[in-house]
Parts: sequence; C-alpha cells; structure tokens
Amino acid sequence: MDYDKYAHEPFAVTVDLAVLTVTEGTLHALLVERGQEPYAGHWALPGGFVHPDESAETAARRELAEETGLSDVSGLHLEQLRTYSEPDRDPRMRVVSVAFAALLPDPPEPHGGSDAAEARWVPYDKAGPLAFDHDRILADAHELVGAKLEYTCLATAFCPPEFTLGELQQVYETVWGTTLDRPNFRRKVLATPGFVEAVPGAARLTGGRGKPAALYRAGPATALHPPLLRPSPEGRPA
Amino acid sequence: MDYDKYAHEPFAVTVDLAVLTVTEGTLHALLVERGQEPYAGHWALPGGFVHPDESAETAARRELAEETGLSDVSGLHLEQLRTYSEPDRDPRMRVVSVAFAALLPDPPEPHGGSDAAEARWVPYDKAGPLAFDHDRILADAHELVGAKLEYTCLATAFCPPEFTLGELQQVYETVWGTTLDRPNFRRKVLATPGFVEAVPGAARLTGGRGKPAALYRAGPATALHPPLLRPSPEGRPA
DNA sequence: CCCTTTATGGTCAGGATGACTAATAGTCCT
DNA sequence: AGGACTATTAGTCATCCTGACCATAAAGGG
Repeated sequence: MDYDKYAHEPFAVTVDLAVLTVTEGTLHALLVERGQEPYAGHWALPGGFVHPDESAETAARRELAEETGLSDVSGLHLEQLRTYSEPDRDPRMRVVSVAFAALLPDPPEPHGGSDAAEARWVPYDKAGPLAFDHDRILADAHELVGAKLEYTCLATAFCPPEFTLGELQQVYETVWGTTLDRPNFRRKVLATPGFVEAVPGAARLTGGRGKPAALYRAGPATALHPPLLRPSPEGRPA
Repeated sequence: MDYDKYAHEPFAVTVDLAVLTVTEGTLHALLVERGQEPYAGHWALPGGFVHPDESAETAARRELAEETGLSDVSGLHLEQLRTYSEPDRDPRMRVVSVAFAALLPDPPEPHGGSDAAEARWVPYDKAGPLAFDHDRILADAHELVGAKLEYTCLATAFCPPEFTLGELQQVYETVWGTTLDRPNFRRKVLATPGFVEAVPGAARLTGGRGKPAALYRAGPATALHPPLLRPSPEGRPA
C-alpha cells in the first residue's frame, strides 16, 4: 500500500446493523424510521458513523446498545457481514458501510434511540423497501445467517441462556423457512458433542400445554461436524 | 443513519488482496516489498487506495491487474473477506481496509507493479511477518478459502480452464494440508451434478508418466450439496 | 520386459439421515 | 375427575454417504 502516490479522497465510514430475532415463529428485523432526507419517512437499518477512535466492531456494538436500549450488549453475537462501497449508494457523499448481523434472543422493546425517529421490530417478509441499499444488506444477512446455521452453532445466539430443543428447532425452521422432523432434529443436536448441554436441575419450562421440555444451555462447540444441512427444496441446488 | 448528528471524521479506505495460487503442490501468496516507511523493506499484501469513483470490488480488481500484470482479470475469482478497521492498524492515519481473497490458476510472473518495489510469489508457510495486520488478513483468507472449498465449487477457480481430477484434488490437499483418497474424491466430485463436466474430446494431459487423465471443465454449479468435508484432525472440533 | 507411476473402477462395512410409529407427561375443557 | 389435546421423548428401519480398501488399465523408464 503506497499511501502517498494517490491523493486519498476522504470517505465517510458507517456501520449498518441487521438486527435479527425470532419471535412468534417469525424472523424479525429491527428497523428505524428516518427523520431526514434523503429517504425521510422511509425505514432503514439502524447504524451510524464510526467514530475516530473506534473500530467498526466497536461502533456496531455501540449503535446496537443505543438502538435497542440493552445494557448488556457484550454477550450478543455480532457477525461482520460485508462492506458495501458502491460510489452512489448514498446520494449526498461517498459513504462506505461495514454491515453487521446481530442476533438477539429476546427482543427488547426498542426505544427510538438517540437519532432514530422511531424504532420497531418488523417481520422479515414485511420489511418493505428500505432506504439506500438496505434491502440488499438485510437479504445478505438473512442468507449469511441461514448458511451459518448449517455448519456452526450459531443458532443458540437466537435463544435465551436456557432453552428447550423445541425453541432451538424453531430458530432453524424460522430462519430457513422450512419444517424439520422433531425426533431427527433432536438426535442430530444431541449427537453433536458440545453443541448443547443439559441443565442438570432437570428443569422444565413452557407456558403452554404439553409435556414439559428439558432445558439446555449452549455448549462450548462453535462448529458443527458434520453440518446440519437444510433440506434442498428441489433436486439439487446446481 | 443520521449523517448530520456527528461530525464525521474522514477515513482513508484501501483494499488489501490476499492473492493465492497453488503451484508445485504448495499454496503461494503474492507479496510485495514495501519501498517506504512505515514497514519499509517489509513484505506486505498488495493493495491500494479506493478511488473516489469506484467500489472496493472495482478497486481490488484494478489493483490485482496492476500487481499481477494480467490483462484478463475479469474472469478471476474475487471474494470479499472482511473489513479491518482497528484504529491503530496504520501508524500514520486512520485507514479502513476492505480485504479480498483472489484465486489464480496459473501464477503469472509478477512484475513489480506501479508502486511496489518488488512483487513475488511466496509459499504460504514462509510468508514471514508481514507489514501492518497483513499476517492476520492472510490467515483469514486461508481459513475462508479452506472453508469455502467444503461447500462451494470454489476449487475450480484455482484450476486452468481444463484440468484433471488429480489437479483438482491437489487444490484441496494443498489448501487443507491433508491428503485425500483418490477414488473417493473422484466419486464425490463426479457424483455432484454441475461441479465438473467432462471435455468430450477425450483429451489427455500431464507432462509426466502414468496413465493420461481425462480433462474436465468447471460446471455451472456453485454450491456443493452435500458438502465435501475436510477430515477432522482429531476427534471432533468442539 | 518388468517395474513404477498415475488414473480409473469396484467392493464393503459403518455412520448419518429421512420417514415413521409409539410412549410419556403435562395442560385444558367439560 | 376424566378425557381430549399437545408437545416432548424414545425407538425402528431403509437408504444414502462416507472412508478404507483392493484391483485393473494405461502410460513411461530402466
């Protein structure tokens, strides 16, 4: 890198967050309503400028805390998605945005943060046309999370500290948009060492009817070997 | 994103390229020798500033062409890796770098490009301490490529337009640092529709001894279902 | 001509997966 | 309280995929 050969144009660097959660069997994204031009009145992904003294990861975590009002953002899963740098993605100036996907277990009531007119959880399908290239960012986040569910233990990031296998399966089904066989899912998860570990105090749960389910915690494993492949819709995704 | 709330500090945005190739059964990376401070005399990944009118992808492709001297960079595989944005990663100023992994079939002789004192192919293992955080970027690129070989058809990007299954297997073995069973590898590859397609003119090849191998081309498939998992070194990667 | 080398073809057992059936243990309704 | 309902948990069975092999074919080199 030769920094002195070209006059380096200044860029603005932002972070955009695709904050995802699973509630009521549906994938939700956290959106904010823009208060100013451009795209005033449109919905957009939360985000903001990277400060001079922080990394993109730090900025993303700060924005996440501001936007969700959560105090403990340190334990949340943050995944760097991709960087979007098309020259015309912001009509006002040259903005390079580092996008992150954040996974939340329980969706807290979003209080329209510092700079957002309003913040709301919106079902993924109904996340209408968003400002800037945020539609694509959100779609990319969905795809990334869906793929990572296959070969990592990421799914537990959508669950509270203690969860049932039914809840874990719900995460897979919701993100993938499919249904899975319950006994098979159970067998697979339990056969993967370190994925989940049973909570010894044979606890129970569920506010509904049916047999109480055993509780599990996220295990130390991060990778899934062999992976848990989502069913191919057709013959083969060629 | 509220662009007017904070005075947005200007950042310099660069691209860094981890250009990888497989030659003589070894993974090689393209490195350039820095001509100026900081890290003068050290080796580094090729890269440079993103121009005001181009995206990071475009900049990466341009730098790749300059650095390798290849005229046809359009067909080469470029994969966005990650963005590195630690505030202190460059001692002089605030630089945010979008890193890419580039995969080459035949390593052309690198002509020390416009701004590089010298450019050279270096075996991956011997890519000593690099400038800035480029050691980590290179390692991340290796890990990404290794993972993508498992569940995508990326391996053909390391091969010339027509190749033998032996060469394809070589790619896997070199990147993963393992050995694979030849008949099993063959069976797996041929059983995946769209991965490779035989060249009808039952051509042959190889400059050495042994039975001539059939030639194949890259197929239309991009994903590998089910994946081609690398052998787990120990019991289970927990 | 024999040996080495590489490619290709095939077998065979074990593991993983998908499709089901059945039993268990609770809540809800009447 | 009893029965209906529901969700969890357990288990079976055939099939596919995989890893570990062995065998054959087609070249080149002594």
